[in-house]
Amino acid sequence: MPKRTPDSWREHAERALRDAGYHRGGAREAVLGLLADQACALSAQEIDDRLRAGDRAVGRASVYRVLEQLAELKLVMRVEVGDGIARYEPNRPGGEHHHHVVCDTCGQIEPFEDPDLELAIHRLSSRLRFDVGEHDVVLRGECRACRS
Amino acid sequence: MPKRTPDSWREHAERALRDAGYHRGGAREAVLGLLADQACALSAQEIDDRLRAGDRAVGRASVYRVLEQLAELKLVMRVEVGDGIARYEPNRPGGEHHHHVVCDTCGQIEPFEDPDLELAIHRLSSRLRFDVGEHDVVLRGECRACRS
DNA sequence: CGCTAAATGAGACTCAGTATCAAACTTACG
DNA sequence: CGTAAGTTTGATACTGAGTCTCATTTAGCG
Repeated sequence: MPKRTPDSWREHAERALRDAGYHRGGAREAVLGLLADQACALSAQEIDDRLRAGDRAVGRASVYRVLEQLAELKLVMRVEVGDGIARYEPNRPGGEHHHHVVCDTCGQIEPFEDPDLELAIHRLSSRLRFDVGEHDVVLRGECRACRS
Repeated sequence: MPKRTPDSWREHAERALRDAGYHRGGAREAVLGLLADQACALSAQEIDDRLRAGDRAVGRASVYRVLEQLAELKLVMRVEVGDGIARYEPNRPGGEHHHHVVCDTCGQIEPFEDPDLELAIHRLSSRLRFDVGEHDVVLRGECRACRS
């Protein structure tokens, strides 16, 4: 059985950071360690809280700084779902990625994947006068629980 | 030549507001009047500034309140593009709508349309365990000017 | 080691957006 | 028409995510 994804993302990220000329540092490692275990997007506040609850509290400034660096290197994806809070999730090297549906009523976020959607976006990208780098599709609606 | 779209959106909006039980009021009319002339999304700040520069200044609270009411009635679409600022644009009754590409470097926002993308989203919606009401696709990249 | 440059974090600050509440205005009804 | 009842408005205070600053700590390297 191959090594689980979390570790390989973390190793990948650490290599990329070193290659980009960063020194190592405790705050960044703590954030990396937390993100590596995450399946879906976390807000900066959530990251701060969880680290503080765990054994490695980290300054707020450092959390934001690290997330910005990771986003710059495309190691994390920044996701905005419309509540004014940015969320971040690891960008797995494989390239597979998902988008999000948000419940307008309760705010719950659920991931989904769809190859046809990817295809449409890919075709579209070549038509636009933009070098499209990332994309981020947010659908809005009501989840099953809130609909009833 | 048929009447220009702005007026008909405005009339549509005014009818919808009345039907929803709202009274008329100067602030809301000012915001409606401004939005009706707009081709693409405006932020609350921009709306406030333009009204203030024009002949009808409006309180900040009223701008946000009106935008919220309009969004609630689906008369405007709220667009978030990742800079932490919400923008709003009229939802034309025709149903035709566009999405946005954002330049990561200069922040410029450009609209685009794509029937294939709409189709993919539509098909996808029926598969999800969500009643999908709105969608909002944001692509990110570099515009031609910044790429050079 | 010991030096230099980078990383860190406490706290002040910014700014979009929200909450409050008294005054101004709409509407309905007599 | 006039007035009461209820809505809209806007000045202002507030919230909270995110940024900036700068003194202190830490990593990397000779």
